[in-house]
Amino acid sequence: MAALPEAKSPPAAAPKGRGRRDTRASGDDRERAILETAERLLEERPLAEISVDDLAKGAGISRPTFYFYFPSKDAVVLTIIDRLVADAAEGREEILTALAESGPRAGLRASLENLYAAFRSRPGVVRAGSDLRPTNGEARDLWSAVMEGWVADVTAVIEFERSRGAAPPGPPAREMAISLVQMNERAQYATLLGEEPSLDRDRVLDVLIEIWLRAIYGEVVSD
Amino acid sequence: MAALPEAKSPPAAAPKGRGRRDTRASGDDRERAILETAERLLEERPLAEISVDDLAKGAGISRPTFYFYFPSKDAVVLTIIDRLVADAAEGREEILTALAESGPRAGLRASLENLYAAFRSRPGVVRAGSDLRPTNGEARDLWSAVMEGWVADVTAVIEFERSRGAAPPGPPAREMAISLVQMNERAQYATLLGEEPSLDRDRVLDVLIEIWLRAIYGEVVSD
DNA sequence: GGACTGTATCAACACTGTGTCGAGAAGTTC
DNA sequence: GAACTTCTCGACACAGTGTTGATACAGTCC
Repeated sequence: MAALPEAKSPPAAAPKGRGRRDTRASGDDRERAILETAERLLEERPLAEISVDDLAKGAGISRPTFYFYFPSKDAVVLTIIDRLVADAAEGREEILTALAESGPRAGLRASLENLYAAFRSRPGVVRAGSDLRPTNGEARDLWSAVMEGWVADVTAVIEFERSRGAAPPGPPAREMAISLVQMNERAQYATLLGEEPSLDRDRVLDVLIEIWLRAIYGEVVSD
Repeated sequence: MAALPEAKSPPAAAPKGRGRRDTRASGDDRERAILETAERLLEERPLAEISVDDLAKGAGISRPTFYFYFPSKDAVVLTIIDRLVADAAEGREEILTALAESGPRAGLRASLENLYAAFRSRPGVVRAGSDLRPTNGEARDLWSAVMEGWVADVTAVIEFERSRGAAPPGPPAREMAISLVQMNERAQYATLLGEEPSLDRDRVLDVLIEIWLRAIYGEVVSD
């Protein structure tokens, strides 16, 4: 939970044109205030019902001043999502390692449990990211990259298990991986937001894991 | 494919306040023109980039006149989606019957192939529906109902296969069904819109079906 | 043929929200 | 204390939504 001083990261290095217009002086507080306001409001109501004015007011500044710190509402949300994604990646368990150490079921559970922990704590942000994807190319690209990372991991797992004879042949590993990762994305999202129909919070992982195991190993995996 | 005179359906019965403000005279053409314009534009660009004015102009009327026919842009899209969903449901194969007649793999394939045919022909409309869900409760409810229908079908299949000993026990059938249906929704959507990563159009069903079979039957189903 | 009624149409308006411009205040540096 | 950079906001221009009120244009009905 505590921040690990892991990799290169000068307090905040906005990738592109996001965040502030460069500089690095005092108004850091304002920038933080905007981000905090956004996070708070997003847990209250959907992105579409939050205006730039709300963010500005919440941060104690005027609307034009908001634009000094961020080029748009989307940019604020993207910054938040960047961080959430980084959080999720941070404590990441090597899935292959976990499998080897604890066996398929427990290993998978550990990896996924860990992965979704970050998202579970900020449903509003997750929803905002999802809401953004249709209209915002940058959001789409970011999520694509995240998915691609997971797919690559899972592909490796499937190929490894097949190569050592633990899993039977079948459709190309990458294709299976894509489908399974997509299932997880959709199911977790539905559960997180309480869609109807969706699985209960404490059941999702059990069910998803059971499907993964059967899909990957081609049999009912006992314990 | 051809329209079956199946259930109760007076030409078009707008459920709630959607569509025209009642009446049933001539301006039917205008209403149709609006719907056609919307369908056309949706295949060109996303919903967010289509204004009420675009729809009005496309139908050869002024913006205020548009509001005589529909209460909002969303209402137009919802009407279109209603019809698409009805189309998809129309030629619907009884999945249980298909399984019994052609066996698990071929039966599943026939059912799903048939189900997704309608969607595949109008990706723009599908995307619009998806874009609408975050902001529009009615769209959410409509899609919930559709999903619920599929889940119920699949639950019945799984329970039947278990009861006759063809499928092993496992997580509650409904929970499996929800996850599998969610996987299909997500995967088909990603493929339809060419997301990255996603499966190729001609591979998606093969892979999904393989996962379904392994998940339901707990083994690699031969043929 | 004139009064009555419901359908259909649109110019003009009121409103909400976005993003920009330009004039300055406030702080730092030499 | 002049010059520079950072920061702030009132006032504007714009795009889009949804509403109002006047008006035309049928058809009846008597």
